[in-house]
Amino acid sequence: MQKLTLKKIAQELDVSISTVSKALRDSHEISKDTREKINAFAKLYNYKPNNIALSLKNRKTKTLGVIIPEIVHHFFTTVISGIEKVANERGYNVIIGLSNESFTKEVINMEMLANGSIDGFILSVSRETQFLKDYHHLTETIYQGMPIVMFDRALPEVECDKVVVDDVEGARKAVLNLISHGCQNIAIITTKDYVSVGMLRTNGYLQALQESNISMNEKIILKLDDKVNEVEHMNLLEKEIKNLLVKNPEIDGIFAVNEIYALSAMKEAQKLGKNIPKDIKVIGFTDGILSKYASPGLTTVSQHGKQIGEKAAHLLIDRLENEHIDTPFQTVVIETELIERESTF
Amino acid sequence: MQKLTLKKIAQELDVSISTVSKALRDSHEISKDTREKINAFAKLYNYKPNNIALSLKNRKTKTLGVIIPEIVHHFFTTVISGIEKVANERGYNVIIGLSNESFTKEVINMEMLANGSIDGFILSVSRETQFLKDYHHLTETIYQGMPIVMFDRALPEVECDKVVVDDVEGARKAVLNLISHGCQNIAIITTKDYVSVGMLRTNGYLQALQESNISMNEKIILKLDDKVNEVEHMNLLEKEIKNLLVKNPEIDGIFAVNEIYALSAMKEAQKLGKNIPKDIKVIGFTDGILSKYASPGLTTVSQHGKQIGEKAAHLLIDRLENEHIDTPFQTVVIETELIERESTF
DNA sequence: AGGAGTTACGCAAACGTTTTCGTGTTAATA
DNA sequence: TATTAACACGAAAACGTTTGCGTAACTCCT
Repeated sequence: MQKLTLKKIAQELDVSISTVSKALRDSHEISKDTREKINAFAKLYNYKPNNIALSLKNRKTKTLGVIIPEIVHHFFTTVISGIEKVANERGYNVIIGLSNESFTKEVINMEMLANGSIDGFILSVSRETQFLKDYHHLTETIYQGMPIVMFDRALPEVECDKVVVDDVEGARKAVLNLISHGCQNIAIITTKDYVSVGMLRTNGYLQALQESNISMNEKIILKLDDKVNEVEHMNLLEKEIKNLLVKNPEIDGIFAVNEIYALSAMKEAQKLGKNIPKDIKVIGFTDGILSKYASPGLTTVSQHGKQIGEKAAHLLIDRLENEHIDTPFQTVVIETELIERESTF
Repeated sequence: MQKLTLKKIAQELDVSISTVSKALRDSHEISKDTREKINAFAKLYNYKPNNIALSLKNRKTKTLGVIIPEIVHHFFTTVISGIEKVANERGYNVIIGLSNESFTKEVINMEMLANGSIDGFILSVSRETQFLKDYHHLTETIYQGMPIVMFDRALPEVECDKVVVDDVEGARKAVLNLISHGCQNIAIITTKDYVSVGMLRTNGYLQALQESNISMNEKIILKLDDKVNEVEHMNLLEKEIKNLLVKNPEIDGIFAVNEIYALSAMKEAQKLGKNIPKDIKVIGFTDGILSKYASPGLTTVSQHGKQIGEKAAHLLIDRLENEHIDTPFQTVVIETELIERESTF
């Protein structure tokens, strides 16, 4: 019934705890007889060493802490599946904390985990953290010797390993694609600039326009506030987009920095009687489920979330297992890929 | 730099470890002077007790293990967000293991966690486990004194707390809704019967037909094999559905047991020139993101995943924190809700 | 037979806590 | 002044491991 321990085995077999431990680790210090007896007993009653005790002894938990802003989000979910895959392959567990885009929750979550529960962090900072620009919890964690790998929303101010996508380039390629399909009045639906990836993608958009000699038109650049993402303001998003489309009927292409924006744009455009892709072509960012099952299927810039997670986990575990060597911090860029579906041709 | 421990504080302040421990817990055994001195020092250098040591001492980790078949799945993701919410509120962490619908991975994952890493499990069994009907890993875990709460895919054979939705009733309501909208030839797209929730939903479908005096038509009952869910067989799903629709042009309503099936059905129907909802009305199961953003919006049976997660976490923690009392096992049924969108009217 | 070497095991410390109990010092009481 | 009570603190055990070291009992050699 109760979990078997070395002590209980020792009592049962009338030997010392150390003998049991050594026997189970097949030490030559122990006679073949005793070794076999102990091993048989342990196997019979399915002895498994206690992880907590091992963690305490080794000062390693073999557990990675993952902090993400939201789990109900396909991108983060694919990243986690990548992390979990390599973590498992390399003998680690994954413990997950959600910040819900809140700075305070991010800090609390990290503090809960940093006191021995995990060996290192993989994280994507919350929107609020980016907004407040308060990174002391990150720098302090690193200072205390706990490695961090940041992904997606990486902060240049924090020195650590990072795995990012080339947001600028991904956006640029997307917009160039729209242009190559003949779009001349390409709107962008993006976030306010303090969201790092939003800004980067906006930059890519601007770059593409510039190198194609299309002058930018401020009226068709829609920078949305955070609150449109909250459930209570669901239709705010739709209103803003509708407004954009109605006031600027010349729009023939839309680049949206995420799936939701892109889908909403398609839906609003369709409501206004526009045909996609004939009248308006749309490209989104993040190859989630939504894009695949939208009608028409949405052309998107895939970020390869699973790859990001895998790489992040490898970076972290590599660093954990080579603590003596101090490798310089790396920033790995995962290539984006344009996945073309019916929304553009 | 290195983490502060009681021992280091003790050395620094020239008192014993026990004194430090007691002072930090504001024991009256320690003089006010010493207490204040120690507390000030601890605060200054931001002392936090080591979780692992506490876990070992208390034989409690304050961590819940969650095992799910897939994380890239909106339903499970909402459940996790519910679990995480109440876990955090009640001072617990959440460690996640993915079975990828594999029996072996489920077993390995549970074994990794069961040896001290967590206090209890919340899990939804893998498809393969249901198929093999091998539950020894579950019963053994329970036998060893570690509580389990099963959700969604619950097994009658295993005695533990459960949180489920009333799949039969949810499906029945959905199909009745179709009928009330005038559908007479309602197809169902479901899974093979060994998937428990698939079968239950199929039963609900049959019930609704029967009580409406509509005779069932085997030709429009499509039971899909697992492999259609795998990426390699992506278009297999579509082919099967197309086949169904072409061979049975009288179909005027479709009930699908999950979002993907429903979306694919809509897409195929549309390709065949059918208008949704005019020619064919569609209802899915699981209120995920897909349903909301589909065009037309998909009417679905919402399972309230977040509530499921919250309830499961409460059940588990309640049991953990009342170990002396032995409460009988409960099966909590979360009500489903029909969310009507454009695919039905 | 006496010394050296081998074999097979146990003791104890360590990881970082909490907590019970023991004890030396001081203050209060008879 | 001698006894007791209160106070303030430390020693040690416990949670379950691993591991360096000590040592009793043999075996072997000369």
